[in-house]
Amino acid sequence: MTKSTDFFERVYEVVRLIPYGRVTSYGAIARFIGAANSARMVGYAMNASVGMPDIAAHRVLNRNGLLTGKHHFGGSNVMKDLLESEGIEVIDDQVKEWNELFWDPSEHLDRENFI
DNA sequence: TGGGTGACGAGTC
DNA sequence: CGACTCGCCACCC
Repeated sequence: MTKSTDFFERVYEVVRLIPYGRVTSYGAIARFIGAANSARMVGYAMNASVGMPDIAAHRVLNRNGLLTGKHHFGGSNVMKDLLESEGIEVIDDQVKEWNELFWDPSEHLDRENFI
């Protein structure tokens, strides 16, 4: 940890800490781990996380609460099903209560543990 | 070693 | 309103 090669690890660590039934955005995670302009890298990291059971990638959406990465979930509605199974309402590939369910890492986690 | 890539985000037209 | 463009930067080939 605390190395550039652990960029993905930081992302995964934050994703692991996303509470059940809550969601966050790639940009929020990026800023939290000190890569404010690297939101794309978070998505890139999630792409590499496919196959990791403990990484709830479906809880990470884009800034609009859109299920942009659903195609990478193996199926077409797998991501939606996972979200709905957690009580998150998804309409037209978008989280309905996005503002209500949004979980900001910077408000619940200690940055010093990730940088 | 160098260049292409992309599950984003913010700004612009 | 929506559609488009650009910057960003760690990773892969």
